[in-house]
Amino acid sequence: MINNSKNKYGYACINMKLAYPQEFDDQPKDVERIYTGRTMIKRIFERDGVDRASELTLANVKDLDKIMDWNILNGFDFYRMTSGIAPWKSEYAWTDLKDLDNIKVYLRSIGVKATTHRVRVTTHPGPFNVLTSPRESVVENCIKDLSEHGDLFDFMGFGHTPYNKINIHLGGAYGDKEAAMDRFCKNFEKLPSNVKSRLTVENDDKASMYSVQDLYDGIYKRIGIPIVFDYHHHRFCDGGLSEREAFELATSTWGDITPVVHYSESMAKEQNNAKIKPQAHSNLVYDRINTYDKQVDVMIEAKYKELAVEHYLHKYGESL
DNA sequence: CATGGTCAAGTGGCA
DNA sequence: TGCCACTTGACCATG
Repeated sequence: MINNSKNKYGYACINMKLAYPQEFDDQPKDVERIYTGRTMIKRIFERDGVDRASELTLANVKDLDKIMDWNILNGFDFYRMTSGIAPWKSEYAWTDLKDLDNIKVYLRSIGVKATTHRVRVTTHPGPFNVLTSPRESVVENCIKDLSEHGDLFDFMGFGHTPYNKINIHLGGAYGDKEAAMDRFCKNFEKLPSNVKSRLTVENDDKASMYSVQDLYDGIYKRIGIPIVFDYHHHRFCDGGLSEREAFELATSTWGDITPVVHYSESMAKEQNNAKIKPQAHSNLVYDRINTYDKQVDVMIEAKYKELAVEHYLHKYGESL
């Protein structure tokens, strides 16, 4: 399975059979769900406080450890972990968690397993991370959220490179992409080094937003962080480039690190239902992914998660 | 115990 | 103006 000359194929956050075992006939009955998305709504956080957050975080990292074991056992060598491991982390410090020692033991163990078995682990913090914002408070919140991810990867013992990437979108254009990208680059300098060294940016799926060409000219040329190419998004925002041109431009920004690309297909097409938004992701993917003879790691963004990767590899694996 | 309504944050797009 | 989508559905109160 370990072959550095081959592309890796990964899935994001949820392992379907571990998270929803009752949905599958071949899974044991009466087993606990294994998932890493435990959280709470604001009211409960205000009622139960940081101790509850600590318990949820511990439960999440315990299950992340089980998912990592599953990945290793099943030959999955590329995985995006959830950005919600530690609920409400923006509201407290790591040292406020009563279970921090235990949590760190699990994270370190997960990281050692990942490194030993060459499972590439990445993360993709959410749409509230807007480094282009003209509002100082928004940028501050973004720095807090990204710092959490940098700390987590440090706890896991990962290096300071985009091999373990922290990937975000630019998040806003405000009718002036140039000015917004200028703010992004200035705010980038405010990030801690454990984030700066791992941060990547991804092309958007709206024509008014950021294409690969925009990111290359406005971000990569100035601060040198790599671009994640998303095939599906490119269809809605091509910046004047063909798929091959955008793929090659984005993957040229990674230096010695194997680039990551994101692949998904349209739910509207899969379900043959024009009412579904074309941007929505399909359950499985069906087309051959063209990686243009370049070694890349492909994150398959499909609703059926690891099952979609298995389906793809079963369909095309022999010719990869 | 199942189900449905609701849920922190930012932004843009659509009905 | 209000809802949806996006990284990921999950939580919680009601019946």
